[in-house]
Amino acid sequence: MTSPTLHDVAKLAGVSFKTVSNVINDHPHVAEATRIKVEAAIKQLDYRPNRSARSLRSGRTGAIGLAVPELSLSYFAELADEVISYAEQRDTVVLIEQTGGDPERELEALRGSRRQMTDGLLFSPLGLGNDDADKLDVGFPLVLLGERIFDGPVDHITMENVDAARAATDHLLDAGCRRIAVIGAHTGEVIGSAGLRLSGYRAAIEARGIPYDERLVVDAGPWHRVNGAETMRTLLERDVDFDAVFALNDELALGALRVLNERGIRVPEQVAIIGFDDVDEAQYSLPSLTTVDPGRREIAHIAVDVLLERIGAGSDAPPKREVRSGFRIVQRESTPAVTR
Amino acid sequence: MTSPTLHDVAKLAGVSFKTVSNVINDHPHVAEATRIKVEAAIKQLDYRPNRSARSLRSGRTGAIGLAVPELSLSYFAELADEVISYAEQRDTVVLIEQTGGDPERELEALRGSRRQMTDGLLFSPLGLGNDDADKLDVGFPLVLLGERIFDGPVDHITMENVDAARAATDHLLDAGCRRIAVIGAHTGEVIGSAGLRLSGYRAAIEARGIPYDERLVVDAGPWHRVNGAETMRTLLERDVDFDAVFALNDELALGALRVLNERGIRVPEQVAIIGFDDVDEAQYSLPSLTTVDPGRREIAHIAVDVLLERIGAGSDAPPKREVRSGFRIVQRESTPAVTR
DNA sequence: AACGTCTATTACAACGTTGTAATGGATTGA
DNA sequence: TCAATCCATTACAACGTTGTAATAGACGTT
Repeated sequence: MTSPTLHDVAKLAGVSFKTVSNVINDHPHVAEATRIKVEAAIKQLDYRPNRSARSLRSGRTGAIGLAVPELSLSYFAELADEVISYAEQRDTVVLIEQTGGDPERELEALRGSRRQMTDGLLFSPLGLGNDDADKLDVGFPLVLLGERIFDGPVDHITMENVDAARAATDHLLDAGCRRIAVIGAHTGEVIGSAGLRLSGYRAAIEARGIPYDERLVVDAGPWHRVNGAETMRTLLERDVDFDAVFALNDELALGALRVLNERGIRVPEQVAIIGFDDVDEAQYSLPSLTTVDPGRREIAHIAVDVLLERIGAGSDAPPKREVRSGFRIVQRESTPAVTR
Repeated sequence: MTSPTLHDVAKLAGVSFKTVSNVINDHPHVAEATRIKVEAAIKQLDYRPNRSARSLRSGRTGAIGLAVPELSLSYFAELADEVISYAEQRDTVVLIEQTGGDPERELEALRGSRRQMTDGLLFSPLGLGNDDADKLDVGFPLVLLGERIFDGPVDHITMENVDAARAATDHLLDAGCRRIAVIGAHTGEVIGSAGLRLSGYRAAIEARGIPYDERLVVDAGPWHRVNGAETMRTLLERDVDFDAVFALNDELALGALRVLNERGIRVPEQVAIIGFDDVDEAQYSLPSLTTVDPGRREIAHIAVDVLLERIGAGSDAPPKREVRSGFRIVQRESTPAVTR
């Protein structure tokens, strides 16, 4: 019942166990005849090297961590999907941790005992912010994702949030919208997805001579659908005129869309709406949702590549990297076809 | 830079390294004074036992696998969320594998080298079926989820699919619907979610003297939103009268809902629709979706408990278990309030 | 005072692997 | 023919931990 070891294979092949090890590790000096004999024995016993022993000897686990707020959020589920699939191609397993966006649990992800089981971590914080940048100076390979921390001492993969938000806003402006509301802001935040995207919005409207009107900007807590709905209700109660909504992510947009539908407000004729993230669901809402594709797959692949590169590098570490993925606007039904 | 070991702690505390090990493992005979000294040293060095060494020695990894079709499907993302969260409470990490529902990759999940890294597997097959039941006779703790395989030699956690589908259909019947279409069938399938749910449907209508009409039953491939939409279009083209739709899962229902909306068919007035799974999104569609809550959290907790119990049991294994979670109908807007 | 009993600690081996050093045999050249 | 060289294989140690067996000391009993 117990798994075969190098010794079992060696006995069957009639060589020393170290020779079997040499065959497995493509050691330069192995006679062809020996190699064939050993490989036959390996196959016969269905031998697989014991990973714990390998890890103990080499100090590598072959696993990486992925710490995200929660998988129930489509963005992170889809990101995890991409990370797992790509990591598999690179012979790496992924250990997912959910932090709930709680700063304490995010710190725990950095320090906790789970770090013993991985060679490095892909970390997407939500509770921690730029003030916590120094806490990222950990003793293991770490790649930071997202927009919460920019001044960290580690590799960072993100997207051009400001430019993308500006492009999203321009998309609405090009369609003729002039009073564009924003839902999902986090007042006072400068960096972070909310802060960056809001500043992209502001840059876009001001470039066209439209003044920033804070009555059009509504805060929301977590970016869940339910808050999108709530925020849209708040906006409608403010009794301020608007002809478009820029939702800072798709979940908010989908929640808002539901309220607009409920109230009989036609989208995009009366109010256009654009989201951000291009989650799978954006294709299937009614109307389908125009949104920003942040290059999720590209981010996942780059993140895994950078992390594995750093793990492989050991002490002669390359300098810190800052990578931004591309983005594109995905035009669907929730905004008018561009007229300009 | 390298992590401290038992020897480092021992040197600092002035005892042998084995005494430190004894302290850590709550060995019965450790003098109070020694324990205090050692614990101080552990704290001072921030010592954590090396998991690879522990695994090598004990044969346990402290990790379990979770093999699902894909995380992009909300049901599985939400299941993974629950499994990870609960496993964490039980000091276990989860290693997710995506099979894509492909039989080959599902077999690979059972046999592959990743099994070396886990003490057991939670397995939710989609491509394999009852004919493959014998393939589940693997040499490690395995807990089967879902409705694809019932005759396997392993613990199985599932829900009362037939009863739940019957209840869902009754819910529509109670609301006065009489011509109830089904989307997402897999013709010829007997067990499997599709087969079981369809038979629950059939039992419900026939119990009320309504004959089974195969023109009302539409096959779909994978249960994605896009197939829900496609299937609904097919149904509408068949030019057969219907006043309700039982979608065999929520994704199908949401896709179908979109088509009904597009065509201007009012839900639930003209056509009622009920789904299955109670994914998060079901609350936020327009109209919100009546559905069957399959007790996902309960399934996740039971599955982890049963798997860990079996891992702990070793050779004196308990008999195979078959557990069914409870379900309930969640009434929302896509079906009329029950009138009967 | 000698003995056995119990407690606290230590010594040793083993888990399965890989790196380094040593060994033995074949091949080459003078 | 003998040394020098090269190739293939083997012996040994080590990674950090825990189980088992051995040891040393404290204490009570006779």
